[in-house]
Amino acid sequence: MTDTARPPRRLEIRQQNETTILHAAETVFAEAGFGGATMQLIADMAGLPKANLHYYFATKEDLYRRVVRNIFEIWLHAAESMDNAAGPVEGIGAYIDAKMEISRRHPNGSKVWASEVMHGAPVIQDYLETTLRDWTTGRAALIQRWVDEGKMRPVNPEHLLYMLWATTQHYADFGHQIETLNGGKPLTDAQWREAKDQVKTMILRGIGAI
Amino acid sequence: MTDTARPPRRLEIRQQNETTILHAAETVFAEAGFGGATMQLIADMAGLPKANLHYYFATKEDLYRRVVRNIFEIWLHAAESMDNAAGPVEGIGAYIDAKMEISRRHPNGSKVWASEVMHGAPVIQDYLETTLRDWTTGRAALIQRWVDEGKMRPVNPEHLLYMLWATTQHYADFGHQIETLNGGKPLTDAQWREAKDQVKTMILRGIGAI
DNA sequence: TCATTTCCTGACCGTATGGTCAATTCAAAA
DNA sequence: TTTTGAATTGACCATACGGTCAGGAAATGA
Repeated sequence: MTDTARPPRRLEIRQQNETTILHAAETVFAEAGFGGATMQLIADMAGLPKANLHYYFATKEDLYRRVVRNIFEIWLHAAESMDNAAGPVEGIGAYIDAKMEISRRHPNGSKVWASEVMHGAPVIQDYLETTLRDWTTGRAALIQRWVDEGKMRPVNPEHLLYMLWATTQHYADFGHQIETLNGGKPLTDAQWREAKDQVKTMILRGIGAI
Repeated sequence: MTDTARPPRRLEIRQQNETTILHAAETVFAEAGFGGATMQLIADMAGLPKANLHYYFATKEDLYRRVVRNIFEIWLHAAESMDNAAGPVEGIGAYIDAKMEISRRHPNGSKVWASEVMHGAPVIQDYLETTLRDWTTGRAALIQRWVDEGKMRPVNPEHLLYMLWATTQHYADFGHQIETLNGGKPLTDAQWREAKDQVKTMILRGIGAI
């Protein structure tokens, strides 16, 4: 009868708590920054005693590092939508869709990343120099290929990538400003759709792909 | 003979010190965030004893508030370049030029602003709701006029403004990431020119103004 | 049942922080 | 010169922070 779901309790508890803590940490780091965040705040938000946090994550920096890497993994995954595309309309269009969706679903992760980079990337500099650089080089080459094939106007691929990152992440990082200018209300489904469509249209027209 | 420049010493000293402190504060707040910044760090960078900072600025928050408002004033001033323009090509073109120049000259101010907004604008929420909202409403109307006059494709003016802010400020806020991807070297004059040109071209083509 | 390992947490500690203040120096008005 | 008020700063304080730890609770295997 009750032979459904009988995983080892130990592992279950550990995973559950780590997830809870990471989620709370992402929120607090996004709201207060690394320096402004306190382990006590994160503990309160997670509903756990502070000492328990230190049982799962040795230091505040360890916890922070995990949060930053999480959002980076999500972005890397989304980037796959750009590959295997026949041309810029599908490739860049899908990438914008994916990035906008992440801005909507994971605004806190995006903010933590932005904050980290703005402060000189003290804990993920190695990621920037290895994983991100390699990724960027690869996609820049892909964009250059599309240019060479006459599928879009000649543009500097790096600056195009910066524009993609800037426009999509802006909706997460500056979400509070956008909400304020929107009469204090979060963007509706329709507004998100309009934003996504306009970003896609502007950029695809900008590169002469449509 | 020596009747050139004989300002009252008192005033001179005060202004000199305030400027020095504000400059140091901008740097430290940009590098460490509000929570991570310490009055001692700012004092060291300004070359003054910590107690002297508290003589000119009562609290850390007062000092921070002044820094945030400074960059906001600079941006508001730059926005004037958009008015009195015959159409989107000159108006938006000049605005992009001005904002890109600010990203290059005042990257720290831009970072402090970004950090403030990302954390929910705790100290400048009133600015967002009054000055920034009024400004945005005015420029959105201007853009709508251009649309109505057939000078550009129909776009949502607010989202166009977000795109302008996102793309230009990205070069300041994510300057460290861009530098890392640029082989660890800051953008050269030529690269800044290329960035500025491409942002302008992309957006003006995106709105069908060129 | 009993032994062993993991999980949990209140109490505690050293340090660093924002801020204060009394005492002193210095500019400028009388 | 004398007087007045601004400018300066070393020493100090209360608080809050990240992190530790001992000891108990709970789960697992023998």
